Amino acid sequence: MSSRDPSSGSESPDALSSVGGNAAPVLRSFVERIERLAEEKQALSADIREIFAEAKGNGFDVKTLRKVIAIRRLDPAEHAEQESLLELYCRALGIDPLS
Amino acid sequence: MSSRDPSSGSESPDALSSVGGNAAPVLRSFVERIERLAEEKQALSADIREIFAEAKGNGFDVKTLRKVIAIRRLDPAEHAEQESLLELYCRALGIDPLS
Amino acid sequence: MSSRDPSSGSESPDALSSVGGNAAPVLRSFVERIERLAEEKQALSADIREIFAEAKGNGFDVKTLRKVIAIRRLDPAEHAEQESLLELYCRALGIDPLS
Amino acid sequence: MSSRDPSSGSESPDALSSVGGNAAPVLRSFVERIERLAEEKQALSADIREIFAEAKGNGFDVKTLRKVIAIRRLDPAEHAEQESLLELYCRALGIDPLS
DNA sequence: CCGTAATTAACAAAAC
DNA sequence: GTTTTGTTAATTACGG
Repeated sequence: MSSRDPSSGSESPDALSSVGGNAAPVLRSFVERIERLAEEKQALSADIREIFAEAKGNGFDVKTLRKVIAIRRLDPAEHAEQESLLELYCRALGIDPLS
Repeated sequence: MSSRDPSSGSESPDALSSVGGNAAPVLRSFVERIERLAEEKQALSADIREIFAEAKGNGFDVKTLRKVIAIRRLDPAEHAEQESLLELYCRALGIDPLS
Repeated sequence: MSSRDPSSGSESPDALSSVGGNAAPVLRSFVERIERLAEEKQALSADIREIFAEAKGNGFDVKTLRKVIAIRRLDPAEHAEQESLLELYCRALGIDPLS
Repeated sequence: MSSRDPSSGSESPDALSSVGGNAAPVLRSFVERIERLAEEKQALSADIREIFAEAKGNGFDVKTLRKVIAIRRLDPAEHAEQESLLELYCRALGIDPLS
């Protein structure tokens, strides 16, 4: 059982106190660190959405774009020949991949 | 169908043609920008997981930690509404919501 | 390595040999029995989803519904413990658990 | 907003009452139907586990067995030539698939 | 604004 | 017991 689980400790008058100090600041620190990173994550999501919107504005199909990216992500050979899938889709769209 | 589909015509002045008529580099750029941000997002997810693990190592209960963070994310009114709805359902079923 | 690997010997009286020495039908039988049950399981999942949808159509909040069911599944002591831990964390962070 | 959401309705003195009656029995019915199906689902999971155990007792490797089943499930051609994968694994195990 | 569909996170089960 | 994997639920994003 965890040492911070109040059901297992009874030597302290405050269940959020660990040996040598109050656990509340520690808890607060963990929570805030996580919240900070979560915010950054959301910001990145917003950025990504923005780029999809921009691509859409440039005439690309967002759904297809997502598929291309998903396939590239899953392709086991992506590190060997990372360009090939994009070229494939360029050809499928009638775009010269060499241009 | 995407407007970049060459079957829909290529003489139009719209997004079908980028400067110089080469859409592939534009597509490639969008894909790479998105992939870059997606990588950063994944890295943040990993960081968050790490912090939860660290908190667990410090004796905190991860599941409860997630709950508190979720409560903080919600605005108080919304949380109160959810709570009261839960109590309502519990009463309808004859459950003590505090068990 | 599986004991059905023929490289481990075939003259033994153990599970390697079924009646008549034909393991393939036995394997096939296991696979098919499992697949059959797995299908039934999926069907039940679909049924459950359907009921949630029906409840939603009757004005119930699905998320809350899931919560009540989860509470009923837990034994009361365990639920009470989770609740008190949550309150503890909330107090440490200066949150009113009832918002 | 849902008609059973207490925040949207004010014509009833009891938020769990819908037009023409008390909603509690309806709620209870939904909950019980779901719980019933969930129980059946768990029972099936137990059955499946049992069969894996039985297969193991017959000398089959459970992990490999799971893989065979997973692949069969994902195989898009499974309806056309459902037997082929099993035969493949029989051969890999040195078992005559025609026996 | 709502319902649907895709992604992502939480949970449960299994392997080590 | 812990770590990983597979399944299931919740969130989020897109289209109507």
